[in-house]
Amino acid sequence: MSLISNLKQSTANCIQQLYGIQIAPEQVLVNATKPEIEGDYTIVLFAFVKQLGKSPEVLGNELGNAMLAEMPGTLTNFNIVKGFLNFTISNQFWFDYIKHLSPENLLPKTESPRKIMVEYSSPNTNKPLHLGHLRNNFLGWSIAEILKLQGNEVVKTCIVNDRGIHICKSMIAWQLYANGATPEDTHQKGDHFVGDYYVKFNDAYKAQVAELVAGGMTQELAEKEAPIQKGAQEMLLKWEQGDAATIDLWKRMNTWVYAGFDTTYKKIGSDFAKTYFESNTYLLGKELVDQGLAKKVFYQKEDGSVWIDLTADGLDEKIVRRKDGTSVYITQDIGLAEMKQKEFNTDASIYVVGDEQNYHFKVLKLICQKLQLPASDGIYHLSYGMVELPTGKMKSREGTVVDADDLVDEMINISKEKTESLGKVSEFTPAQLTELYNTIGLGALKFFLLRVDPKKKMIFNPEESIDFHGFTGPFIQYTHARIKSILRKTGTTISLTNSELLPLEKALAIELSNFPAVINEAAETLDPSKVAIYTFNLAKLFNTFYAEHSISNADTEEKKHLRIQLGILTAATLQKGMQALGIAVPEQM
RNA sequence: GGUCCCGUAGUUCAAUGGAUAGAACGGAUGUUUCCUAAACAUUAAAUGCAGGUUCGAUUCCUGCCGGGACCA
Repeated sequence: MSLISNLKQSTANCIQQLYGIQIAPEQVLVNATKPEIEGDYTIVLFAFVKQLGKSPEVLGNELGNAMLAEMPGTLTNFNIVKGFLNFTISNQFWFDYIKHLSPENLLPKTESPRKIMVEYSSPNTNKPLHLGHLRNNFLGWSIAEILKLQGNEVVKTCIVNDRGIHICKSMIAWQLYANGATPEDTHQKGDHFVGDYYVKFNDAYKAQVAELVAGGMTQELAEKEAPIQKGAQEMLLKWEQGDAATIDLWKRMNTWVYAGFDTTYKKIGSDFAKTYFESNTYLLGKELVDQGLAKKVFYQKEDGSVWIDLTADGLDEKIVRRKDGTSVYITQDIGLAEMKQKEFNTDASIYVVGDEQNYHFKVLKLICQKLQLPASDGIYHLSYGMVELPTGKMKSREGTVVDADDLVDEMINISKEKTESLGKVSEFTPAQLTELYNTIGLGALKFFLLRVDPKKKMIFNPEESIDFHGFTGPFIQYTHARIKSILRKTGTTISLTNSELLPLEKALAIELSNFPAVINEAAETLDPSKVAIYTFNLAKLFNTFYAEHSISNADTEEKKHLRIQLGILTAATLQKGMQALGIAVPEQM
């Protein structure tokens, strides 16, 4: 059990003993003590002052003394400032803590591991991945890593939106304008190749609409009547009827796109235990509608359409089957949820999807619960905000989309230039250099997208956002590499004997001890930014420590060994923290 | 029409209802005969507006202003 949990438990025990009042340990607020004030941890008394009818001074003294008696050897003394009870933790406690901590036991494994599915990425097959997909991919990967670090089993899946009018648009444009060209003979990545025809469709469409409007047609009608638009719709119809030529073309173009995606996924580090395709799942869920009708979860309107009434839950009425018998988007999702659950038998399922679908997922979870599908209580929506540019939203039609491949390549290039200008890795082989540039470039990008609360929309300024200093991935990678460099010189065989910790040494010990709680909190709130912030603070603290105190030239041998141990633990924690974000840390940079 | 989210230094982000609102970038000033200066230290700079609840509000409630998303 962690020290903070012990303090909470002990507080509850003491209040019970002193005043006969039951308090849940979770109710006790334990904070790190402000730097200016003596002490390490602070218990906020205000909450109990009223309940117990005691002044903060009296309560603080009685509770403080009882706690000292309850935790001898750990607590050495206390003081009270206003309603805050500040405890000082003994030197021995922290020394023992560092002594027994090792890179292997930084994180205790959960006692109740779960099997959790993380669905993320969800690309469309008509265009390449962009900045928004990167946020999605990094979030999905990171949350999977965080859950794994806790000891859970994680299954990563992907649902590909490979059917619908948008794909038909690329297909018809290719038929009209490509002259049979392929990604191979244009030396283009397949997803970009297909995406270009999506753009070509939109250009042609716009021109045709303008022409019709000039001929006297209303805008609305022109948008329906544009020949290329009608062509796309006919194509969708043919696809649904299983027309062989259409399906062939569809398969061919999808193959190109997937080859492109694979390259990108490999580069950024994304993988899936299983990929689902909407072309296979879009008919799912129909039987569930019948079951729902039988269970009276759904009801039928006079026109034959099927609905669910969610007004009692504060939502609307929602259609689940149209009057013509076709299923709607949410019906497929219910079907897919059931299918995935059957296939993997997971305890929980996390969907990494943009916040424009908040309502959709509320409805999805509610319907699954009402249908009493297994594990429907375990449906979580990791909702994330859009990535916007300083000029506003990204719009593919206006060409203001930041392409994922371009951005990744640019980041890697900048890391190359930066590394070369510093000239610290002259002995690296070309292969090692390539790997290092990738590690740093991707580290910068991933950290940038993960350091912000996922729920909030964020602004990406291509000019300013690419930074390698301060609150960035490379800063932490650098700190790790520097520690490793020192450890290579000092060696890591040590024997620890008792010594008095200096303030910065103690501060490091305290910060290291917070790691498991940070991982748990990130997992509970589905928020990797907590890990990013923690990892940054730890790195910063170590750098301050490093600037103040020498490791190899410590005053005494026992100090040196203690600091080597602190270095080992800090490096290992930084490595694990970055791993939780899907970021590698180099041994040298 | 209805539901939901967001407004914090010049900029990008923090702050389970707790002490003097933290960082980073950018600005100003310093630090390298010594373990990696992609670093460290010092410094100026912010809670949209008006009420309310509370010992205490960036946080909770109400209204307004401004930005965004979704449902029909």
